[in-house]
Amino acid sequence: MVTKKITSLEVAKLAGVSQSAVSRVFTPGASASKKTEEKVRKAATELGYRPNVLARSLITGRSRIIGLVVAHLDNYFYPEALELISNALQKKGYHVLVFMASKTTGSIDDVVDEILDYQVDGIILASVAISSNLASRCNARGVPVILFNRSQDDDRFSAITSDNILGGQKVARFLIAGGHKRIAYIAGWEGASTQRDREAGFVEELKQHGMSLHAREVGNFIQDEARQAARKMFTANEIPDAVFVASDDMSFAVMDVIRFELGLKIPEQVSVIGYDDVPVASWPAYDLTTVRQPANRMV
Amino acid sequence: MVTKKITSLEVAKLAGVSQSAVSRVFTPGASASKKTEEKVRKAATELGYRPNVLARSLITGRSRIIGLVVAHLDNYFYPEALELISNALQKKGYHVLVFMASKTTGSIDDVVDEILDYQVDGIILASVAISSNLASRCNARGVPVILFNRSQDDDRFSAITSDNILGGQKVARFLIAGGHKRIAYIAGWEGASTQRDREAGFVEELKQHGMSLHAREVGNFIQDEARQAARKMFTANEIPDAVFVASDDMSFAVMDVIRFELGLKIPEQVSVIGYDDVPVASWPAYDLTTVRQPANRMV
DNA sequence: TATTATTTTGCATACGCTTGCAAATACTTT
DNA sequence: AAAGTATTTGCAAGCGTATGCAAAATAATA
Repeated sequence: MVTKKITSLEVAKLAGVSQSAVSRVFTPGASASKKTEEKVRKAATELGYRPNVLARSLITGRSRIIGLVVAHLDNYFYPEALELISNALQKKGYHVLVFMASKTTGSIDDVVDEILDYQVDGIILASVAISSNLASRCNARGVPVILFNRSQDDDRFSAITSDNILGGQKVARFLIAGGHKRIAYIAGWEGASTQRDREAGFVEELKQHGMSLHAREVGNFIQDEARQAARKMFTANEIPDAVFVASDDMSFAVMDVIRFELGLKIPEQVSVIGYDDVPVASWPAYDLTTVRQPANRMV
Repeated sequence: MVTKKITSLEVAKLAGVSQSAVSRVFTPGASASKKTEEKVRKAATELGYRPNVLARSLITGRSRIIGLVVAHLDNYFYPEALELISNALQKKGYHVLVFMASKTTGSIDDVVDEILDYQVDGIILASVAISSNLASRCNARGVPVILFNRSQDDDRFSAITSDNILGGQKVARFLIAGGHKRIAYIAGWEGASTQRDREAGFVEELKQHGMSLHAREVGNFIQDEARQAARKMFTANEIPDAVFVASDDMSFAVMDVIRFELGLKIPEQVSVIGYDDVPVASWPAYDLTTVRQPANRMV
């Protein structure tokens, strides 16, 4: 039932070579003669041998594992990203260890600590901030940290984001070109750089055209709060004729409120524009920089 | 810059105890006196020591890693599941290593092989089939495999699914109660047990009420194909007045076609009912058995 | 063919930790 | 206080692999 584990030693014995020979065959970039390689390979398949990644990692110090911390898997932008990231890394022989940083778990720092225990070769933080203290810990251990879809004023890690400022500007231009006069904004969580940049670009571009925000509410990237924000915004005296919502996810909630609760027509009476271009939506929105970048930067 | 790695040995030296003592402090269920534990803990925090999970795994043979193979992360049912699973496992000290089994990668078997290299403690296959050969390999290595949202006639692994037959029946009853006369079905991939069971339950229940399928198309759980299916179904002579779509994901596509391409009203002219209860939708659909089960079964 | 340059191979050690075993210490009990 | 029992502790042997080093085998050169 519980078949014995097959180690490189057993393969060596069967192939009539030393254990190191076996190791060399399975280590890319090591020298091994044609003949022994053949013998080893044969013995290996016969025994169904596969090298133990963990033991290997113990020696090399690198695990070929990338830790990924993600908070909102329910925001459909992230599964998409996860899929791309995972695929890209897989192609390079890495794998993704997923850690949830939701409300249930404590602070992010604890999670990152756990990640470090796995001797990961790198960490990707998706829309998650990290404490300075921990940052230096990672740095000290030589573990690169990259922030995905969020930047932070810390030069110890690189951040992958789309140009959110430009994105905000584009949206503004688009709405202005559409002849809208009362343009509003529903913000995401204000601590997020993505939110800040999008709003900055948006407002700046409005100003360039001699306009300003007609209304502003905060949705914190949470659907429920976005709903609240929309209700408040669209039950005011003079309602906006266009609203830019900081994420697609919130946009859905906002649209639901506008259409089904308040009975307004989109886009006849109100234009709604989102951000992220998640598959569900296909609104004109700035397109995120290819997610494939992380994989390259990682190496 | 590259600070030396902190091993248990260094902690031991600082604390003035043996290395095994340190190990024991960090191994739950090992004996250690109050006094030494205190000394060790102090030295550990001072040095910022954290045990190396990989080295531990090498000895114990268990890695506290669960491999998760998932194919369609773009079907919104899975991110949700992933989040729940990951959270549940995290609470138990396990972590999830994600492997994509998309078209890009070769066969599932290769992927599972890779997983085994990581000495995982278990494997979860989400909507993915496994070859019999590989199944026995896993079995041989004592790695439990569980199928999530898909069952297979193989008693070597347990499968977690909702009662799809019952689900299909419920949908049928619901539609019949709604007075529908021309009830159609858009199937998922026919190799999937979930699809089979849902359809079986559905058709069976229709028959109980002296009805039969008015039309049937196959969508293979793919949105594009579902769209095709819907077009075909709703441009026929006598169109259905209700359609059960085997997954929510496909339902969206079907609804788009019905409403925006064909201009029919939902639910006035046609009722559409999906399956999975993904957050985006809130149609009356059978509710999936709690995803928390895997975590428990795992142990 | 003899000599040197090159590649291959085995030996032995290390990676950071757990764990069985026996010695040492602490705590009970009469 | 002595003998006995229960805990704690250190020692040392691994877990499965990679790798520096020196010996052996092979290829290249004269």
